[in-house]
Amino acid sequence: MNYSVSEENYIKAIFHLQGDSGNVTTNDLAAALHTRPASVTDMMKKLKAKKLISYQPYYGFKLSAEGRKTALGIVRRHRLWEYFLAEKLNFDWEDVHEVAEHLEHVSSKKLIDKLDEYLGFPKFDPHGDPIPDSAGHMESDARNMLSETEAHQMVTVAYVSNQSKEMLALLKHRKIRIGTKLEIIKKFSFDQSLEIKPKNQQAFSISETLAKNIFVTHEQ
Amino acid sequence: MNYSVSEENYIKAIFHLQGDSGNVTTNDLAAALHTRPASVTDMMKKLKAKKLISYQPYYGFKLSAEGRKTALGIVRRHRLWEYFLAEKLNFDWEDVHEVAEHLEHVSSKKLIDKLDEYLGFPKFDPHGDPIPDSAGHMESDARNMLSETEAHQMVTVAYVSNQSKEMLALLKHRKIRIGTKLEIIKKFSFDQSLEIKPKNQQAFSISETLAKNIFVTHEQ
DNA sequence: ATAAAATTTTAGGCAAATCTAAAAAATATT
DNA sequence: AATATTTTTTAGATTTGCCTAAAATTTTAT
Repeated sequence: MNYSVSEENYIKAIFHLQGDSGNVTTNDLAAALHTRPASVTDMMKKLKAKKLISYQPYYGFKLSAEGRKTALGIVRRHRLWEYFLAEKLNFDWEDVHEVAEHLEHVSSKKLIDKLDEYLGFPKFDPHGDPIPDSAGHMESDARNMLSETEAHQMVTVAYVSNQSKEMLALLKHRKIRIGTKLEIIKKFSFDQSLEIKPKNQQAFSISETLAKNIFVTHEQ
Repeated sequence: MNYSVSEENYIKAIFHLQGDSGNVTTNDLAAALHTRPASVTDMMKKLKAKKLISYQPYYGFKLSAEGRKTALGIVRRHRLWEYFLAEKLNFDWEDVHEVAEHLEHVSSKKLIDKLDEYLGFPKFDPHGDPIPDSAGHMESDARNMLSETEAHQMVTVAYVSNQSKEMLALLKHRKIRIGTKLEIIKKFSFDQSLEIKPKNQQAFSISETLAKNIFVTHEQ
């Protein structure tokens, strides 16, 4: 029921790596955790003994139902703290992740449920990732690449994948931030550029390059 | 500059034990940390090597200037989180300590300074203990035992040292809580009982036993 | 001042989490 | 199908933080 920081980091990494396909490999996990394959094998034996994963030597591993539940709990803590840091403490959204990496390991259920309530039961963190509720349920990740969204849609900016200074400078100039609502006026097939009109702003056009780095949701 | 959870717990415990007198003994520290004297000796060697304490075998130890600075940083984190839990998340004041024990080890300076600002730079935690500021300065602990306070004074309840169910039940009955303002009407030398009158309440008398467990401040 | 008691330290071990180097197994190549 | 390459596991160390039992030292009592 209670796991070490190290065990939690492995569980979380497996959760993120396994996507919907299923299996995670020793090498991939070692790379994700900046550790060595031998260390991964060691830990996999331990997690298997604790029934958090299924594991066949040489054939990778995947989370058990219990492991998935545990992972969702860790993800919940991480994303609630990210929300808190950005929303209440005014952290820049590119700084929240690192601090949340540490806060997520404080595993008092009471703390997390009260924090959730205090924050107003948010459904998404500042990066636009869904926050599991106390039962482990979360909204499906409804984000799409702006470049792949149909014209004449009204959408809300949820996430920006490239967070370089240059990109952020461009977004700032265009007054686009997380939560900005905008309409897709037209898509030009010649260069895949598109014309958009943020609410309360003039329409302008943006490049495919930019549109591929902006993720939006349809419903709120 | 960055210490393990275990090192931080030792440093904090030495800080609390050394009071103003100075030296802390191996046995006392072992008792405070629920560990064995041999483990204390091991850790003392490590902390000495890191120049956080001065340590002469068989003659106890005390914090160095650097150790004291480190301890104040940990105490600052602990008490700010206690304040946050009580004030923002509505924790009961007897529940904040345990969770803060874990949160205090997340050592991002930026996090703590922003938290401090968010909370409005509080000077005292929910137990009435002073919170060091980011430079390590704090108000002197202005609390006195109610039993040792002069008659005819107007004071504010700041802290209750005994937090047993029985004690809390008595306080609840008397409607005394942290922040309650009360006047000391009279002291009876026969049994050291005293008559007090909480603001907006009738006066009543309390035993010396109770008065010794209630701490009050004079100025606010 | 010596013996008894209490305190502290040393010595040697253990578990968790990591590592390197070598062996084993699976996959890819010719 | 046999060999080479890649991946994974095993074997054996290392570090941190803890333990027990025994030895060393200090303190207390006679």
